[in-house]
Amino acid sequence: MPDLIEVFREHGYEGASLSLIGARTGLGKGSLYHFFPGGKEEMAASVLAEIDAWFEHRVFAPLRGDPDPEAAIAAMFQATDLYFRSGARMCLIGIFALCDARDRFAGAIHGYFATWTQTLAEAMVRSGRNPGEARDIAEDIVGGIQGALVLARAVNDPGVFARALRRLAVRGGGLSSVRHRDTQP
Amino acid sequence: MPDLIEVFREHGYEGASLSLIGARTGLGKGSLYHFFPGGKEEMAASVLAEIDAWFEHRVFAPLRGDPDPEAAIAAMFQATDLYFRSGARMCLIGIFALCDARDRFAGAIHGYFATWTQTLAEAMVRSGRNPGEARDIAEDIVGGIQGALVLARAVNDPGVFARALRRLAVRGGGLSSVRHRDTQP
DNA sequence: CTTGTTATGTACCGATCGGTACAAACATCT
DNA sequence: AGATGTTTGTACCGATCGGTACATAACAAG
Repeated sequence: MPDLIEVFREHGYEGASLSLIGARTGLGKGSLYHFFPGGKEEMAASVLAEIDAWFEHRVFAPLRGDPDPEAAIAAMFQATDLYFRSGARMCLIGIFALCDARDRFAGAIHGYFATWTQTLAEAMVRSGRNPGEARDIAEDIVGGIQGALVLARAVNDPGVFARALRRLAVRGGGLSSVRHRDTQP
Repeated sequence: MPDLIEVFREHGYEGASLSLIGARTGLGKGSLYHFFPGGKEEMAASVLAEIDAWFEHRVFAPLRGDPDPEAAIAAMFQATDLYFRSGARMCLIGIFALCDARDRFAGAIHGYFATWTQTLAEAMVRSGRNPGEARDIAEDIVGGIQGALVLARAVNDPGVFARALRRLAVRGGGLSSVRHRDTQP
């Protein structure tokens, strides 16, 4: 249901009315409630699960499992840029976090951001940083991505996101494996 | 109308129903529409104007006018920490930017973030940085503040905001005048 | 074709939305 | 006191909200 995700992403939880969802997906209420007997809340939950699965597969798992942590971090920045369409796409979970659904989906929201920050910090520890510094940088990066998305949207300039991502990648060491700098003496 | 601001801050534009506003402010519809004939939209606009005035007075003007740019930047971080209650308070304009009111108040939202970024960058230029670097750092700081607010709310830990603000202050040189480091040889 | 299951459109429900109308209450001033 | 102007409460409006009921349409299996 990519359409379903996009409706929630563009209008938030409260703003995504059933009529909007129906118009966007081409499904009537009958179909909608056939696939999601739990109504709007189940639709949003399924969307959140889908997003979580994407990040789990493309970001979190590599950060945890890749034997080369720096490569995994570089891949994370690439995946992030791709997912958010270089700043043209908003973060649905961030939207849910501050707007309308923060209580309803508190668990999923917390899990998403906590997992991201933690797996990133752990990857940094594995690549040689001390734990305290790693947590700081991880928070800086995950928060920086969210803030760049907000800023890019607010001033209507995706370039803000691109620049932020580049800065954050340098800071996280994720560009080193791309630039092949550290491998040179 | 501090209550009015808080209702919008906690529920967003769409979420702040007239019944919620009435309950929070203690005013009935009669009074509400007496003071704001333009209805909800005028209420939100007045709230945005109030916030803009606060930042203009406490942040933007000092950044522009203070003969000591580094002191102004340090004061900015202090004011920011105070305004957002060390991460316990959300940024209403950020909420409006991504959730429900981004089109309706696009001008005010854009102005807020653009002014903040620009005046901060200019202060940095005045304190000796080159313009390109100044813009980068300014975007980093303003975006970082927004992101830290999102993250702090999402994981329900105001400490995230405190740590982020400290990092950003160091990065922006705003702590130098506090620590009295640069004045020593 | 018949049958059983899955999918869909439509009509409806009570609740709430933002907004309007207006008369009673209140204050203010001569 | 009386007259004037400002604040309030309340009843109401049409529209839309999320959700339910149910009859029908589409379809696969036999």
